[in-house]
Amino acid sequence: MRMSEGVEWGLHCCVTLGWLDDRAPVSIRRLALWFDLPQEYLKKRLQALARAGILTSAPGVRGGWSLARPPEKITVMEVVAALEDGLDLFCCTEVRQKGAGGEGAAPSEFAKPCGISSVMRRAELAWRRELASHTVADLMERSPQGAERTRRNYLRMTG
Amino acid sequence: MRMSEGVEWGLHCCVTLGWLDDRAPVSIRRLALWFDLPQEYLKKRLQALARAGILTSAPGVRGGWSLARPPEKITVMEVVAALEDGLDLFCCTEVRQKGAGGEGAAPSEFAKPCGISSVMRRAELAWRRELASHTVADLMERSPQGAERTRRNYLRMTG
DNA sequence: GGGTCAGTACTCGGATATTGCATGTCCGAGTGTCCTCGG
DNA sequence: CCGAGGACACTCGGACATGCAATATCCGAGTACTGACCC
Repeated sequence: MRMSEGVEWGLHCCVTLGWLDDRAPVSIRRLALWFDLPQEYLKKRLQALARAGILTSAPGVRGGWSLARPPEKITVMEVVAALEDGLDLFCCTEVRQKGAGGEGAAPSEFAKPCGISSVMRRAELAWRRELASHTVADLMERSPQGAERTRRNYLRMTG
Repeated sequence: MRMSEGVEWGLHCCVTLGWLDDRAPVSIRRLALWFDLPQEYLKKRLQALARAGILTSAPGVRGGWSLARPPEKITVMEVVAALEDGLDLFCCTEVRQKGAGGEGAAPSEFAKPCGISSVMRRAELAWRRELASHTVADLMERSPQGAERTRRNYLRMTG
């Protein structure tokens, strides 16, 4: 179980778009060049972020991508959820009810989720809570050097 | 990103083996029948748990599987780690260093992990901590009805 | 000068490989238990 | 009655097939800006 690589890409794009806010929108070609990523696939991932209301895209020759909201209003959790289809880490298949082990049980016994499922859900909530407690703005602030370098390099790139 | 189904199987097997402690070892055939799972693949997953020192297997006609340790000494985290190859949820590929965006940076800038990686790691730690705080014994205690039904059904199965 | 029109550089969404991992199956070899049979 | 040996029911580990989701690429259509051209 590993997270999709697109999550890392998406988060870096969000942070970079935040840093380049005054220069937005940024075209997909430049973003792909920026991180040395496959352009078409990156575009697909960013489209997912647009569907989630995190990014917006502008068509046309001066078009490109920019944050749909101020970065302090975008949590890391939102980005992860948008890029992972909001799926749960753990998916209980109610194994306990199947086969010989589940025979002869009172129906009420399965009304509540099983202990395993509960523990998993608690752990997942802790994970989500942590992710939700950080925003793109937090990430931007964590690396002032990165912000500066980004602006400098982007200036050089666009001439 | 979804957890392998084998994790659910493994945990249910551990709990069931805990409940049936006095009747262990339990053969893979019975376990597979018990949960209506593919026998060969289940075996593979249990072998992984054996490698991690969580289960032991006994060969021979009265052989089968049993817990390698008392259930209060087996955390849910251990089972998950054993079945997921201990891989991290998030794997930083250092995208920030690649492409045009990373050019002209001081080497010292990349000495520390990037903010994204840090946030992910914190979240993952919260998840792990939660999983490590529960043991198989906890899970066993959560469902006294399940314990009783298991013993009853197993008795019927083995005659 | 201002309106029209084509060109350009982007976007989108859908369709289609390719890849890798989770899932699932099969087989040969090894080992402990039980049963049988001969002494 | 007891010990040797074979049958059996399990185990292990590796090899192989399948399915699906992540990754990657391509294409046709739409849209906004730019510049040229014409009235």
